[in-house]
Amino acid sequence: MVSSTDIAQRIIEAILAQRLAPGTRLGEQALSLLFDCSRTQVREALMRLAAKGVVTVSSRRGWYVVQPSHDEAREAFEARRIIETGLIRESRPMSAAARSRLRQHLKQEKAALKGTDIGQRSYLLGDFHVCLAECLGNQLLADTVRDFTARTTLIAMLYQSTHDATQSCQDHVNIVQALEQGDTALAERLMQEHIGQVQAALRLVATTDPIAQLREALAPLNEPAPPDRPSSSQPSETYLGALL
Amino acid sequence: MVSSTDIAQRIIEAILAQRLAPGTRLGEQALSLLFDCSRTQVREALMRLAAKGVVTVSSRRGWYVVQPSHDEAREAFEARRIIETGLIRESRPMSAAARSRLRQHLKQEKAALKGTDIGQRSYLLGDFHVCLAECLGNQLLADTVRDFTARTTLIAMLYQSTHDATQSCQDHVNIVQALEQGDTALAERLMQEHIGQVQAALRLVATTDPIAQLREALAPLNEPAPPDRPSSSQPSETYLGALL
DNA sequence: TGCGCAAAACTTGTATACCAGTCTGAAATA
DNA sequence: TATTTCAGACTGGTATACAAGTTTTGCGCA
Repeated sequence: MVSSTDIAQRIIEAILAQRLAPGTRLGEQALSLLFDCSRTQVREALMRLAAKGVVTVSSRRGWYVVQPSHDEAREAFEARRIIETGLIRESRPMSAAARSRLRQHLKQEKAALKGTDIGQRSYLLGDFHVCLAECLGNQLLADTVRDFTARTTLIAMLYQSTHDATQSCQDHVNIVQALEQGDTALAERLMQEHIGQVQAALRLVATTDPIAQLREALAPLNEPAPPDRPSSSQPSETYLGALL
Repeated sequence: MVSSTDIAQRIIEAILAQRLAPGTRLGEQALSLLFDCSRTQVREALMRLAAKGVVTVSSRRGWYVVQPSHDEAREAFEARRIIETGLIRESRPMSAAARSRLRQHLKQEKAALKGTDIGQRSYLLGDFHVCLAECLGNQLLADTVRDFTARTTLIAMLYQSTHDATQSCQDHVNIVQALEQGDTALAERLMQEHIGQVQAALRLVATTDPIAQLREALAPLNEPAPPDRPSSSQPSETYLGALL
């Protein structure tokens, strides 16, 4: 039997793996059919996610994966910069177990880079930050980082990030290396730059045109979108299959 | 008609005002009677609060205001230090409206210090940090600070903080003054020290004795607890009246 | 063909009935 | 008297029925 926590976790994971695009409708009935449970469970999960700012509900219209505005995007990146650099700055040397866990994670990242599973790659690149926060000994902030990472992942999808996965992984390697050598100042600076670069890779089209996204999605294919994944234009109900 | 958001907000406010002690039982039926609504609304509110880490549910036993462990207390204070100093460090000069709002808030704090409403005093001292975060232009982190402030308020109750309200208010005045003069480095240092002092005022009895709290609560009255409020030993259902 | 309106289909919102554990306390027993 | 057991009251957990609103669809009409 699936519980509401399972459902919430699956949705978060799907977002981190970029299998759920911002704006995707999350119908209660669709989810209850998908997970073979009652609407009660689904609603519990969705309300929990709403409290974390991952989904929103429009009264009697439906639940939707959030579509952060430009301002919210800026705030999310600022929040992550502050929290993650702060965690590094105040960190004490990591335990052997923590170092081992991080190395293991980096190994997985590299493997995913060679592989073809874009979802797995995206998930691991985001999960690194959660993993690091946990290794730095603050579960509360690690949970916060998880929520914010989901947010920034959605932002990256929404604003069509052009950031290079290989570069991200290399950044991670450098950060862990600095931490293992006890050079927290360097690690902090690297993290600051890393998040800054991810943020800079967004295409923050400063437009108030309400159909800009549609236009971009339906444009002729002369200059195709980033090659990794299909256009994130109009998410449809079928995307829900990505949860399974 | 009261909605689940109303209920959740009221509970948060009651916690910030130290009218709900850690460990207080929040019965679904009691709350539905108190707010004159169905259990559905109450459950929604409680689940939202659970997602924020303010209450926990023990299966088929009941909902309780969280009782953070020593480790969780440390994490909460570390989290607040990181976020609030980080916000100050990355802050740009405040708008006139923001400055005015902060000054207004400080005025209220001072008034509450002269008054007799301990709840109001506690609420304002905690709300300052939320207010400041909002004025520094990051709603996302301001919301996070609100949750964490509720947590640290519970911790202060649980571990019988001896921190002086007058000192807190003076710290706030100094921080705002530094910010208004554009001296963010000073403001950051003051905030760091301020949170550190609040944390240091906790009586973190380093014991594994499971009945330590009971013993302290039932100790003879030679050395009484902080004079402001009754012992926070065994919260009872009657405390729920504090929500109204 | 294009427009406006009404009905139907569908979605979430809410209350409630019922289920399944947990706790209490009285009664039976050693 | 001390201990165990068991029934009943009470609590949260879950599903579901129905209410209230929204969107879509299809029809009539100009």
